[in-house]
Amino acid sequence: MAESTPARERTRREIVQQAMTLFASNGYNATSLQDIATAAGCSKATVLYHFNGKAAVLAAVLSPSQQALKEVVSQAEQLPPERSQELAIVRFVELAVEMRGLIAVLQDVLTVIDTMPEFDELVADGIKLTELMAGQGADRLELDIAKFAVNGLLGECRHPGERNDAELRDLCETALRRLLKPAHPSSGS
Amino acid sequence: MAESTPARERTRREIVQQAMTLFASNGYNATSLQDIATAAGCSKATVLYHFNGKAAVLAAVLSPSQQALKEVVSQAEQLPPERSQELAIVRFVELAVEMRGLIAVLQDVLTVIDTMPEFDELVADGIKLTELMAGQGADRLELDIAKFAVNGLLGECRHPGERNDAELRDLCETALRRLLKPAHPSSGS
DNA sequence: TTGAAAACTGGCCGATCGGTCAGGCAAGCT
DNA sequence: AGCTTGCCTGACCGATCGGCCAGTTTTCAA
Repeated sequence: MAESTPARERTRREIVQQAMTLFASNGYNATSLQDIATAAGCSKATVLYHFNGKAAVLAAVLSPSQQALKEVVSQAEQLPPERSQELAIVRFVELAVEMRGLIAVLQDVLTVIDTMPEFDELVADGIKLTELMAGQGADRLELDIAKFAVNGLLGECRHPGERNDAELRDLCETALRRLLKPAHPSSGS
Repeated sequence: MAESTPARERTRREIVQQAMTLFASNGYNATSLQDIATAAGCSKATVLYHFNGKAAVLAAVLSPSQQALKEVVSQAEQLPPERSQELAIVRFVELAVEMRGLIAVLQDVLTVIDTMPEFDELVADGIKLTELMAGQGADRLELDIAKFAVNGLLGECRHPGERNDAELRDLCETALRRLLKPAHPSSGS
């Protein structure tokens, strides 16, 4: 058992890993610190020793997705409008499919997420991405259609049926392209 | 205060009314029996005297929507395929907009709804409606697109922004018609 | 080897939950 | 007046939650 990683990181990683699984299958509110501790093979006090409260565990679980979303938005914002929309669609579908287990978690805490300032940035990036997907010259209707599309996408990833990653990606892309109008692809060139 | 209704019905109605409001704004799990009792102006024991547990309160709150959905499905099933799809779309949008406050409640209990046999019929009708909206000859892709559409619709009604009923209805119908393929409208006639 | 820092834990706390129970209270029948 | 019936309530229960703390075990550099 010659673990190269220090015990600190080893335990933290295990806690986050098990918490992610439990959150994904049972939801955030329905998962207790004791559940996480048992799954991680430690005591509840250990979880609270490493993380400053249950919300901190959630933040650690969501951190990678948060980073990934931020990067997608950042990349799309540095592109011309037509290409930013295309990139937003493809990358967002990719991201949602990859992180689909965590989407139920997000929706589970959506009503209380305003009280957790750790996730302000996540919410803001989600809104930005919706606007990017709607295209630049989008009016209110197209913006709301984009919101509709995001909701459908999240819901689909939450109950993915028996599709694998690739099939789910194709399905979501098909739906998004039916919903979203291209942002004037031929007007300028 | 000569109420024609007996005290029994009067109190039951008040409890259901207040529970509906609280469920809609805070969710089912986050609403305690004490919250309902306080809002209804009675004690928690009174709520449990009239309803056999918290789930029974939920069932009473959801009952009208359950009936309405059942009727929509029943009507649509007695129509020829092309017309049944059209009716399913229009009536479902109408229903979802009208009952939008309760949609958050549904999504809140979706993960636990399987353990509540009171709602088996509701779930079954929801699936039927999805199939009707997809159209009769729908393959797996179109069926999943229909699921996607329902998810988008529910999500949109959950966070309706500042739209009124008519605007929300138009928005949802527009989105649904972009997503769903007409079920061979001109092949037979 | 040793001693201090880090990692970890059992046990406890206050709060809140859904639910139960014995009894109070007003209304109507006899 | 007495009595039954239905409506309602305060007090209580067991379970569970997130969180805290004193103390024990492990780790590791000196």
